[in-house]
This record gives sequence, structure tokens and C-alpha cells, in this order.
Amino acid sequence: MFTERFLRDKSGVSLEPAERDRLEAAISEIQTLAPRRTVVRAGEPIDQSTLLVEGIMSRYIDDRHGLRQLVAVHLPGDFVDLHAYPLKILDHDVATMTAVTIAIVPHAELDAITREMPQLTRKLWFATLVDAAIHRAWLFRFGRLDAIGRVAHFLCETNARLVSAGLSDGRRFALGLTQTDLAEICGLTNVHVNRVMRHLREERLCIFRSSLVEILDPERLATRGQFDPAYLYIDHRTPAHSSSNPRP
Amino acid sequence: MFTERFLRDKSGVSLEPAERDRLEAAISEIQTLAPRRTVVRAGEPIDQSTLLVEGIMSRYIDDRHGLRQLVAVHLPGDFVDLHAYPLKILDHDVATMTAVTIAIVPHAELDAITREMPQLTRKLWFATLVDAAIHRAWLFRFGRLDAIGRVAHFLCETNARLVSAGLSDGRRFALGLTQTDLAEICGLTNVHVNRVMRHLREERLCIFRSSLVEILDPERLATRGQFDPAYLYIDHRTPAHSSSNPRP
DNA sequence: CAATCGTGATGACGCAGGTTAATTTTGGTG
DNA sequence: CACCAAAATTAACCTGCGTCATCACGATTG
Repeated sequence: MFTERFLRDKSGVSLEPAERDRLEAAISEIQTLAPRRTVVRAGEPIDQSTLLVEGIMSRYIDDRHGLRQLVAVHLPGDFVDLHAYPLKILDHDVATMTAVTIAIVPHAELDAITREMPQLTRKLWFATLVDAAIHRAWLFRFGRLDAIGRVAHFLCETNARLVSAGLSDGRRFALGLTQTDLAEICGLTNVHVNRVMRHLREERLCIFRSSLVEILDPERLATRGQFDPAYLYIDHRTPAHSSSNPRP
Repeated sequence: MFTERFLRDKSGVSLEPAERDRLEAAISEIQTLAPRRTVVRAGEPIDQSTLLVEGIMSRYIDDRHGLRQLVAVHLPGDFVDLHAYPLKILDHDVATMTAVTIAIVPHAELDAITREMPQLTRKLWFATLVDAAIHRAWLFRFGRLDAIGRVAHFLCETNARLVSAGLSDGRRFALGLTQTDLAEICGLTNVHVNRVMRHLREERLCIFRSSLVEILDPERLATRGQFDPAYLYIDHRTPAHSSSNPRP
């Protein structure tokens, strides 16, 4: 079940068994990739999309001098570049951050789905719009929050998404990112991210150890980052999947 | 023809006559609204979407202290909150910036369209994804550009979109925004936007006069803002609509 | 026509975060 | 276990932009 985490817990769009089966059948291939590999380049026509099964991926835009701005971070269950199906050409690159497992879905299969299953089509559309909502939250983060707030907001967001994927218990989760990665995500320098992490540590809000993030005080961290999870469209009627394996 | 500008010049998704007719038929109502009115509030369920016919609208997220971060600016032809159709509840507010004319499309009509016209559905989906691409360009603007670059980038973007809507000749366009509006858009203070405008004026790049924007040197302005219009998905095979009325 | 208000313009000053550069710690590997 | 590269940490210094304050101008309005 490679699509197991896709749209899991999303409000009002949980997949019917038939829809999930159809999506599984649409997968043409499973791949594993090494960390920090570019998967899709901006401007090149593509005819398939990538469902992230395991690991972390990113989307970014290069500036003129080769520095990059991350515009999205993707976690297991995300349909990373589903938007490439209607767009055909992307405005950004897609890359792995950690080692990953991905499922490839050819656009021809999506064509068939849109013809035959309008309800499932609307759910796929929904999935791309949650990504857009996350873009907007990032815009808020950049425009309204200081450095500490930005990092706090990102950690709250990632925690909430990982809880929904069954990969965090709400306080501790594995995240194979460096402080420099965090800096690219939050639009800061790695030096300043380090200052921020020290602050969060001394305030007993959060400890970041590259491989393990530990949120000591979720509520205060959320307040500091003005984090309100509504934009993630997570259905709270379904409790967190305690059956899953939050990695220590 | 209220939908006349919708998806105009967008690469590969121009509407068939039958599709345009269907969309026109889906409009339940035409409204005119005063400037600076909130149209949709975050968190409230909605069952209709708004097509902007005339004027400028915005989408924004409030912070805890009531300050707001703009996350999108919409121009004539934009389907402002089409994403509310799959999402049902929005993560942000929608408001007018100038006086506007809007067309209301009930979600029940969109239901019918998704059931009956999968090709048109894909084009509607496409339209929401171009908005997401613009979000990403804004993230780049915030993360990688200084104040002058941000304003330059926004002016280039707006010019390109207005050209495609037939509302700019590529050098001059009407834009009913104040410097304070620009500040909210670019994540700056109005004071600093004023300094930026003086710089752009003195460098002979652009003159901003609230009601009229005049781009003196499009190429250098684009360079200064690292502006590459690819993310707008405008089809350049179709030349600008010289038949339309760029307002002086 | 005085009063008010929105918009634009400009100067003085302070600070959050960038820049540069070293040093230490960590984790992987032969 | 010695070695090395990547990551984390810290310090010293600098600057772009925010903050606060004031002033000018044109458009409304009583």
C-alpha cells in the first residue's frame, strides 16, 4: 500500500477503497533515491508525477547566483509534484533531501482517472490545493514572523504533518535535516538558525539534534510561531494513528 | 462575456467555445462592490466562488495583532477563490482593494461541470495551480530579494499579468494601489517603499504614481527583480491583445 | 475657506539578522 | 582507533530596513 498515507486524515476527502485501489494501480514504478538528488528540473516537460512514500523531498527556485529558495518540504504521503499533471512544465526544481522511496504515476493514468472518476479527481485537486495553502502559510511566516517565530512555525507545521502521517507522537520525531537545511527553509542563514536553536533550547521550547527533534512545550512553541494548523486541513475527528510507528 | 479574460493566453488551456458557454451559464449573479470590503472570511464554509471581472482584489492572512500579510493580488480575469470549491473552507480572507465587478459561480454548478466535462475540469484545476505558482514566486521574492528587488519583481509580475489581460501595453498601466498597499504586498513598511520608489525613479527604471505605473526600462527592471515570467504560464505564441484597451 | 484626512516624502536613530572567520563537535570509514 | 568531512557553535563587526517623528500637498467636506 504505497498510497497508504496519501490524504490520510484530510478533512472530508478520505479515499474510498475503490479510489485507493485505482490509485495503487496507477503506479508504474517504485524507486529509491539517494539524498540531495534533483528529480525534476524547472522548465522541462514531464509526463509523470511522484508520490513520496518514505523520506523527505523539497521544491526550490534558484536565483541568478545559484542560491536557492525552498518553496516546499514534502513528507511521506505527499504527492510531491501532482501539480505537474495539469501544468505539464514546472516553475521550480524538485529534489530529495534525505534518502527516499517514491512511487511514479504516469500522467496517462491520471488522464484515465479524470475521465472515469470525477470524485477522485476532485480529491487529487484538493491535495494540490493543500500544498498551495501551505505556500500561503509560508508567505505569512516570511512576511510577519521574526527568525525565532519562523523556525517555531516550521517545526510546529512539520510536527502536525508528521503526526497526521503517523510519524510523530506530537512531541518527538525524526527529521534528517541540518541547520543549514532549516536556514534555506526559513529564509535565514545557518549562523542565525544556530542562534535561534540555542534560544529555543534555553527557553525550554524545543531541542533540535539533526536526527531528532524534541518539542518540549508544544503550546508555547505554537504561540511563539503564531501557528494555527487550520491551513493543513487535517480532520481532527480521526484521532492520531496510534497504531503507526513514531520513530524514536 | 464575463469570463472573457479567464485563462486568456494561458499556455495549452485556452477554452473551447462550448466550455466558455458552460462557464458563462454557471454564473448565478453579477455584483459590484466598494473598495476595501471583505468578501470571504477564513474558516467560514462557502458554497460559491468569485470570478473577478473588473478591479483588484486581495487575499490575506491576519496575524495575532491584526496586522495582515497579503498572499495574493488578483486582477481582472482571475478566478479569485476557485480553490474554495474543493477546499470548502478557506485558510485566508478575501477582500476588494479597489471597486470591483465580480461574477458569482455556485459550487453546485462546478459539481455539474466536473461530472460532465473532465477537460474543462482540468483547466479549472490548472487555473488554481497557476495561483500556487504565483505563491511560489512570492516566496522567492521574500526569501531572496532585497526591498528594491521585491518591488521591481512585483511590478514586473503585475505588468505581465495585465498585458495578458489586455490592460497594459507593456509600459504603462493603471493600478489603484497606494504605497502602503505595495508595502503590504512586498512585506515592507510604507516608509521603506517610499525610499524604494525614489530609487527606482532616480534610476529611471519605473515611476509609480498611485493611479498610473510607468515602466521606463522593462528589461533593467526585470533584471533588478530577477523576474522570469515562466511561472505565469502565459502562452507567447499568442501576441498581446492589441485590440483591447490599455487604460492611460 | 478652514478643517480634516489620505497619501507621499524625508530625516534621525536603533536593531535584527547578515557576513566573515575561527574553533569544536559529530559521525562515518578505512 | 585514527582520520576526515560535515555539521554545529561562537565571536566581532556591519548594514538594510524598521520605527518614530515631522511636514507638504491635494482632495473632501462642513
